[in-house]
Amino acid sequence: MKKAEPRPAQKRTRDPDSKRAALQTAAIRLFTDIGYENVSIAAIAKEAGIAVGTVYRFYENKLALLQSMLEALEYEYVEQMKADWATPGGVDVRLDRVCEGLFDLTAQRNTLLNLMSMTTDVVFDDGALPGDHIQAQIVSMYQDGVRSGAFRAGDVDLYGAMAHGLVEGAVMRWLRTGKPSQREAALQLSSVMKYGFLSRQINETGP
Amino acid sequence: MKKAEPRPAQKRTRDPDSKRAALQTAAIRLFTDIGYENVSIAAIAKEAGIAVGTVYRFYENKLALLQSMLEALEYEYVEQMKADWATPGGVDVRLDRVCEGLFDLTAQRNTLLNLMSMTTDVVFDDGALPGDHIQAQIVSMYQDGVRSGAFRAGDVDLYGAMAHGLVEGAVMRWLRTGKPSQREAALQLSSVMKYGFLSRQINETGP
Amino acid sequence: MKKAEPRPAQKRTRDPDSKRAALQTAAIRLFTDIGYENVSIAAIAKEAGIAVGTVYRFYENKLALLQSMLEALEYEYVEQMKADWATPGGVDVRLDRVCEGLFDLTAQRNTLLNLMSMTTDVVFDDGALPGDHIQAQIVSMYQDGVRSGAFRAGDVDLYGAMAHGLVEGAVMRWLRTGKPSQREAALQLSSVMKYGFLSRQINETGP
Amino acid sequence: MKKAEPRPAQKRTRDPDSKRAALQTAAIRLFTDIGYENVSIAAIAKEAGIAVGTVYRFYENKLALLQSMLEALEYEYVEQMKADWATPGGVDVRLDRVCEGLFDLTAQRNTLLNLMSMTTDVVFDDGALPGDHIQAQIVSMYQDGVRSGAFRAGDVDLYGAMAHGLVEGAVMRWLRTGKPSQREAALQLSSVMKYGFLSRQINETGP
DNA sequence: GATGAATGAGCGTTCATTCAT
DNA sequence: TATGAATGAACGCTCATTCAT
Repeated sequence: MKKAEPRPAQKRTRDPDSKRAALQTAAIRLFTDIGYENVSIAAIAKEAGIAVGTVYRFYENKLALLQSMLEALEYEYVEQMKADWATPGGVDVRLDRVCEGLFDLTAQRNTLLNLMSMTTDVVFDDGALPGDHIQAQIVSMYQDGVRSGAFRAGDVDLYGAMAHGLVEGAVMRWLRTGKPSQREAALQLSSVMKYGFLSRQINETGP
Repeated sequence: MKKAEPRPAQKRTRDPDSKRAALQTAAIRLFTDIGYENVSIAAIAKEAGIAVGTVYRFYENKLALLQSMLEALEYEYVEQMKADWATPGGVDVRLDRVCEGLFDLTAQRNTLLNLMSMTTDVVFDDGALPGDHIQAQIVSMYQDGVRSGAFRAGDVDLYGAMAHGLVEGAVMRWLRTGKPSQREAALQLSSVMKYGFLSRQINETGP
Repeated sequence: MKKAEPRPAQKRTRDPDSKRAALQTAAIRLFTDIGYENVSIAAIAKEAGIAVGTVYRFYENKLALLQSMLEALEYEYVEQMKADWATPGGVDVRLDRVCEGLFDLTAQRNTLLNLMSMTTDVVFDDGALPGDHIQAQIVSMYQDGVRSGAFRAGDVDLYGAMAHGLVEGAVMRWLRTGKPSQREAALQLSSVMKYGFLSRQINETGP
Repeated sequence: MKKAEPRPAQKRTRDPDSKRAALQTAAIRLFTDIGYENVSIAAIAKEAGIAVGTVYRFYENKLALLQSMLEALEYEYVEQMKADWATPGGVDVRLDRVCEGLFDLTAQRNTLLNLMSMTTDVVFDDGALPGDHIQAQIVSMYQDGVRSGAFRAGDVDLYGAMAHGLVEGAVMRWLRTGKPSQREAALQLSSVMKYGFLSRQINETGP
């Protein structure tokens, strides 16, 4: 029987940021593809090309890894929405842009927006649940619209939740089927949102 | 032989239907509360007051248990929607009724509608995924509305997905906060759905 | 939900002996086909057309069932050997008959003789292990042969064990392949046994 | 989340080869003593002084562990037989050596040769069943003997099976009782094999 | 006597986490 | 700092056995 081989020297140290990035990419891909519970730390580490133990240099545990992914993802969405909403133009034009931005980001990330609703355990450090910040941004946009008279007033939380669901439904659908085209899907989403929250009364506009 | 140890006596037999019901109640509650992956068969059995092995008299395995719960739940929603949509009256009145029915059922079942979107693994025996039948019913209602001229034509799959998301968002929100009142929440949902899918063009009604 | 149905009347009582026989047939077939550990009491009961609980009327537990099967099987083999060995004729003729009898019985029972060596747990009520009685019978025949001068004297236990192994090897082989014909296989076994244990010295007969 | 409880620290790392060896020793001992089905992975791990999970570092599953044990064991026997058969001298001398080698190895390994016939489920990677390679080696030796005129021609498969059974019977017997002495038992086995398969006819040598 | 639903200890296996190297 | 072998609690599931009916 052979004696224990001398330990191989550790791999040449790479840039920690590149490791973190590889880790994020691997994690987001695996979580998205097969779901949090079906992904093992070993699988993530392998996919990222690092050792299992190294994962724990970056994240305290598996849940923290998911939390971080979701937080980053949500941050991106929110920033995108803010940027698009801050462009010049009327409410309807800016809403179109926001919707297009959502689809763009989803296409880039190839990520289910609703990964956010797939776990019951994540709470962000500020106490928010996944999706809450997106919803808050929707609410904020809605309130802008109400202030300008474009949208009718309503229960902001409920309206936010509905709008959030609308977005999620549209994006997931498109992600699964790719139909209609990205731009068309974005415009249909935008259109339904506009109709859904505009000022006129149902009895004024009914058939 | 290790496995041949004497086994303890069985408990006094209860009505088998009460066991199945207790099992369903326990399962749906635990799945809803802490999520499928965090629920152990042992926990379900304990909550239901039966033995672990007994669970397997009723369901082949854990996933089949979830599948059955989801299938029953979705069936109830679809039947409710069909019944409400078949009542007399105009599209808008019937849509109100459908929305109220959705909230009623959710209130009775105290169940997250979106338990349906919480697992990637369930496929019903007819090949449908959880939520598909609800979405199909929404599509069917939408097509009725298009035929009667009440709704404008659009991509039925996408519209169905958006409407589904809208409903899910509204119901989940209400379930978490209880606000606004059940009836009010239902009417706001209905209102947004009607606005969102009505015939008029955005440029006719815009601000 | 339905209330518990009234218990169906028990099946018309069958002759207990027919149940016992069905149980034996089912057990021996399943044990032989897929091995003791892979057979469940439920499977035996189903195959025998009786209820699980009824198995325990006849046998105290699963191991006792196996023990009983092995004991009956071994008894049959021993009785067959005794009968064949008691026929008129010289040692070599009677040995032929014994071997043919072994193959006949195996063919009838379609049973692996070596089921006997497949468990470590069975001990017969007289303290014997499975196979011991067959080996004892072989030893007895061998001693007859030694007394008559046909076989040379040797360690009876060791010779018995070797002869037993020889038989088992031959029978298992034939059971698996069916070749050569049953009669031919029996005669070859007999021939090897005769050669193996006859009086002459190796140096007298060597090449 | 239930599964994310803190884990206790690892024990001080030992030489991995010593773990594998301890695992092999523990497994072979327990399998031999109480039979494959009665041995739990936990028991093997405990006996080997390692954790349950560590077993799975070395073997994919329990059956693979058994398979590996059997394959290694059989390989040793076959190599021993080949080596002894390749020594100089006549058939009878070399057969003596082979038999002595079999007993030597068994004494060293303290292992039931017939562990090989104790499970129905193992199939080696080359498609062979346990025992097949030993039998093939016996057949090969037998054919050598036939070619040289020392053994009479016969059905090689059947003769191989019988010889295999003979060996198994002799070795098992000796292992259980230790009588007669190792050397004596080997010579008696060899003697019976020689008699059993030598060229002379029964009617030439009968009493 | 016969039934089969109920029981729960025990199994094989997984994998998040730790820490000696 | 990086590694990955080691850990063991926890899981889903099985099935010999019991006993109310």
